[in-house]
Amino acid sequence: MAEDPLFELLDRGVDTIYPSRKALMDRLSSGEKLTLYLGVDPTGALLHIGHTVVLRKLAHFQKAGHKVILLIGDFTGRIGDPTGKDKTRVPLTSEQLAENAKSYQEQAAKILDFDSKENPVEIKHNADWLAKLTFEEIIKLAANFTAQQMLERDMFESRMKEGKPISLHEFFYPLMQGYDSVAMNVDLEIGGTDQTFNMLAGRTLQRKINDKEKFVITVPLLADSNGVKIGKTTGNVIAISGKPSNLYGGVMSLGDDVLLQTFELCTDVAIEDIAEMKQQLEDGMNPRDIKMRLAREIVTLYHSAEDAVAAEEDFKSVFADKGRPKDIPTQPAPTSMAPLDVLVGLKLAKSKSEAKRLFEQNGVRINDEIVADWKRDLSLTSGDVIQVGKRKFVQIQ
RNA sequence: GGGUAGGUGGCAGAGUGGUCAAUUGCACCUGGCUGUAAACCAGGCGACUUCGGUCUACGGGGGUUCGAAUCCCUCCCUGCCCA
Repeated sequence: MAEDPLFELLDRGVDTIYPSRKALMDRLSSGEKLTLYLGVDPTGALLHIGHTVVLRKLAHFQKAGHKVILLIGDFTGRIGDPTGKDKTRVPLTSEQLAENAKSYQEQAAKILDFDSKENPVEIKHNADWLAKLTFEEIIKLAANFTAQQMLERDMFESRMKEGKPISLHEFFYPLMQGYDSVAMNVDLEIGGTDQTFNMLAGRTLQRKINDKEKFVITVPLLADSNGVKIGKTTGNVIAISGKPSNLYGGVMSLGDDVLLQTFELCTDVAIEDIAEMKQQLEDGMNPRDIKMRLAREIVTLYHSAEDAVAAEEDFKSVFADKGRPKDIPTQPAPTSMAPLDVLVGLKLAKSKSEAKRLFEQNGVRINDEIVADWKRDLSLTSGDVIQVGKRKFVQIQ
């Protein structure tokens, strides 16, 4: 029981600890405060609940008194994306980078404490040291690894097998990321399991250059039963910022099979409670009810308990009673009353063709009445509510 | 440097002169069902349209043909084998 506080730190939401759990445990037990970091790409994307897993882990370390660094990977952003196979991503300008970093910090502030007096999270930028390396220094860094080691990385391995191209510069990403550890002289790095290789490269460099042990903690990626990552690439983004009702609904749209995992990774609900829920599920409880609790917990975390209650009420009225949410966004009446123009004008459809389809598929309601005729002009007046699908509402101003 | 195989819709991956706006899977959208935005089932999924059609699309450019994603030339990009 003596290691209970360490359980949350070292076991909950942790995939693997390198070199071993015990080694890190011993180090922490000594009472030593470690310096640790997370590297993020300043891509300007919205933080979604997948991101929160690792941020929460950082927050736990911060609370335990360890020094946390949030590293903005602005150097990476400057030279563009390594694996962008199709679109050659335009390198971001320094203004965009700064803006994205700021936006990231604002969102992350819901989890990490940047303003703490005694132990704030520090922000660093890796361009500060990476941009200064000379070609000679880079070659010396590269000499720490062999081509075979690089190719061992599963991503490279599979692409080799599939005959897909691997650009030479992709080998430099582990080097760059690894050098971050050296430049900041950290004791520990935390990241998703997809970052294992890069983080371990940092371990190697830290040992060779600074003669220092660097621990690595990987956290699991939130994934559904098919192993599909929950994240922006798969389209199922659940942004933590934005409206509470969207966050609530987003959580409700998670598959039943990731319920317990999400509880463990994304909430503070006690492990015992989660075990109990598992039992309840096995006993035939409707997963929906447990998912509602999950949604409440998460909305409370990033908004407030009141927001969670309100979001739940909205959810119930929209989906259970097929009613309307409380606050419907209003828009001025469109200039054209032709049905297709109305939907496009109110941004409820991307094109007239799409709008037409929505009408034909009975997806459009005006004041709760299905409207399928897209040829006859509508007569909208102030206060009318147009609904597309189940969850898109607009009220005429 | 030589040889060879390829580049198709958000992704994966068929198609190899007309019936191709292009099979299929994933993602996405709509409907049904379930007091879940889960699961499952059905439909849809380039744009415009006076709903008859019209236009733009299969790496870029040019050509052959009544007609090309499909054939030819050329340029760009990639895999594999050899050196």
